[in-house]
Amino acid sequence: MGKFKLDEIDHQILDMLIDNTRVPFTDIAKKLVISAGTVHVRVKKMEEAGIIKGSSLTLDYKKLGYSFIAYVGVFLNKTSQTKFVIERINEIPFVTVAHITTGKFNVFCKIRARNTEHAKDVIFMIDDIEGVYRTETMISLEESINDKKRLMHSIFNNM
Amino acid sequence: MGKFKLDEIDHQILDMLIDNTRVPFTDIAKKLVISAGTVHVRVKKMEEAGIIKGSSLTLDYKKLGYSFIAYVGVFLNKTSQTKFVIERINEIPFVTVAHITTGKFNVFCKIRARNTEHAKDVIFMIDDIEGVYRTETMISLEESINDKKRLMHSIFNNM
DNA sequence: GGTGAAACTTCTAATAA
DNA sequence: TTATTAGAAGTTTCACC
Repeated sequence: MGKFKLDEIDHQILDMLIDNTRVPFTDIAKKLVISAGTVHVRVKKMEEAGIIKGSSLTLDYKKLGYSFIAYVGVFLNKTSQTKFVIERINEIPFVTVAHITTGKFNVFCKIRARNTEHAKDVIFMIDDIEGVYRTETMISLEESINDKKRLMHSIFNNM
Repeated sequence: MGKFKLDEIDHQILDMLIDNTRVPFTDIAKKLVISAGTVHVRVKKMEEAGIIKGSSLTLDYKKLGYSFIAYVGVFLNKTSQTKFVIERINEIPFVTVAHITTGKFNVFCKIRARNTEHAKDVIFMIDDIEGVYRTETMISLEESINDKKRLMHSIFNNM
């Protein structure tokens, strides 16, 4: 899983698709002054290489009634139980991502819930998992997501 | 920014698009036994309502040479500086998301870097921001991302 | 609200360079 | 590797339910 070499054309294709996956290949072709067929072939190659893992919709969870975000640090009784606990945690749909971490916590996860009441339920679900000693919660008062394009540009420029 | 009422058809459309935004509307139409025109109109409405905020590619950052993930908790000298610090943090492209939080830290962010050496640079950039007292880093040894579909199903079933 | 069909646009694979 | 091409496929609009 090392680096993969993409050229300038690939970068530009990704740049146009990264925040709108439905941009027509013909538009990309026009902008890059290449043919739509070439765009097609290149995207396919990046998919086959696994660089492009997929595409996904960005939903407004606030508008869906899920405005509560928190991070939950998990302390375990024994580190050997980590795999088991991670699996149990991932069964909770309101956990969006979980990490095995160094430092204070053994496991660290992000949750999304309707409100504090609902978050309490989710945190209790985590607390109830066998092997969990205790948890520590940090509530997000405001989230600001950084533009994917900026990270991508930095990656391509390797700065 | 309250709840928005989506019916069963909308749920199913989102369900088909959530992890593959390029599924043809004709395919969705076939599966739901409605016309492609209806799918089109419904997607457009959800976009206009802001439920669908956009679409994005999922890239394999490991394959791009960026396999290092960490969370950085930030302590400030004064809470009043939070806005300023968040803005500065968001200027760093390797910070993927930043939060204002309750609990231990004033600000909490996730970073993605090439390796420990590079992560050190990123963390020092955060440390150097005016108003930052100190930081605390948790390195992710393993990340497991939960399927968006599962959260969506739970939202729709309001369980 | 939804449909179905027409007009238009885009995709995709084969061929050729 | 890339461009061209042409038929297949998808999107979008609209008159009509």
